[in-house]
Amino acid sequence: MIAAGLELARTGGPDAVALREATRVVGVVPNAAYRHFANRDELLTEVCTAAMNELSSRVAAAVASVDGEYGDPRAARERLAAIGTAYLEFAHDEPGLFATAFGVPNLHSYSTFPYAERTAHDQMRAALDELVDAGVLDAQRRTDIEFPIWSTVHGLAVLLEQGPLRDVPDKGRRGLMDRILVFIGEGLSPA
Amino acid sequence: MIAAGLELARTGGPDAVALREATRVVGVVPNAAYRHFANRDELLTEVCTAAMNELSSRVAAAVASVDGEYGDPRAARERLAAIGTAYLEFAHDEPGLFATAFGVPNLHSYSTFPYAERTAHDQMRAALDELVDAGVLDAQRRTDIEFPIWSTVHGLAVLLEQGPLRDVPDKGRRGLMDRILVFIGEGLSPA
DNA sequence: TGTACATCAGTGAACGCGCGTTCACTGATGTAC
DNA sequence: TGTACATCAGTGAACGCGCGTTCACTGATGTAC
Repeated sequence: MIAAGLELARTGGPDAVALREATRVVGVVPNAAYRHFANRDELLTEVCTAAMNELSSRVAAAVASVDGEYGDPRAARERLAAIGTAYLEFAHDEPGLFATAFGVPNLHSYSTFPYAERTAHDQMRAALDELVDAGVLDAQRRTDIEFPIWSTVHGLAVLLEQGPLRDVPDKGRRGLMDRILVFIGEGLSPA
Repeated sequence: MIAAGLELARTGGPDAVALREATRVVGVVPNAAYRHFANRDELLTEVCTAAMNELSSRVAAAVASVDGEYGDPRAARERLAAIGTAYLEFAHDEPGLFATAFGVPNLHSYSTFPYAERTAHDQMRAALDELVDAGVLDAQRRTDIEFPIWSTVHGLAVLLEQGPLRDVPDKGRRGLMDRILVFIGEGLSPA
């Protein structure tokens, strides 16, 4: 049922997650859904969490794919970049899921929610801690720096996939992604 | 009619812009709308443009309110900060309009659209050009730097108003806004 | 100045759609004695 | 081993809703002669 909702979200974003349509996909009569969810919002909330988890696991995979042991400066930088890249690629490959993960039912408060995976945001924090340990990032600059960085990555994702930059061709997209990663890199350790 | 749509968007975001409801607000029978718009999407497109213009004019007002002549380094920095602040405040004061301005009908391509005002993005570019003229920002660093900066501001706006940070209290919000402005400032002229 | 006519915003009634949700129900499964 | 019973996923039918959109129409306004 949640899987069915996730497929709807994949195709059409959060608005496409209709209770009736989900039961249709599962091959069951509409009201049967009420055995498992109190109402439509409850389903949407679960689908939203699932979408978030999918983003998280993509980001985790990207981090894991970077070689080099903990604390190695170059590896640490690469891991942060990998997170940003994975985030942006997820937004591009799965615009529906991305929109669903973030364009939320007003009910569900993110902070208190139990996610199966470590959030993309959690992983970013870890990468930044590593950069401090690696001596790349000054401990004082570290404070709350995850927010500007997250904002930059998230903002570009939104602008490129749903916003005013949505029509820029693939080449330009890659250029913008590189540009913001450079900007973030400069923000870590000023030349 | 567009004004009515704008009010609906203000309250409930783009999804709330229903043709029927707009005619109801205007005090006219539903199909009368088709005298003025080919269909619902056309109305939504116009409302979206109007919302974008509202953002633009708020940003313009913020820029205009900063004293100091063109090229003065301090004034130039303040103008850029004013743009970011106005952008974030608009997103907070008018979440519905903000969502409508950016969460668009897939039809309307932003680039080719005639806006009444200079876009927030345009104004940011101008502010950055001024920073170069003021000697604050290195001409080489200037290249495409509007995109990371725009992304950072836009990203925080989205995360704070619709995303996972939506529940942070007012105090924290201001803290985050300051934090990203500092980050952007550092990105302009590394210490 | 007066009449014929085009323009066009708005009317009234109706269509089909998909949605969320409620009701009383069936029928298989597993457990208790 | 066999019977009585609770559990519970799924059924069938129906509700009311607001939506976008189409149709043939009216009636006021302004223009041409």
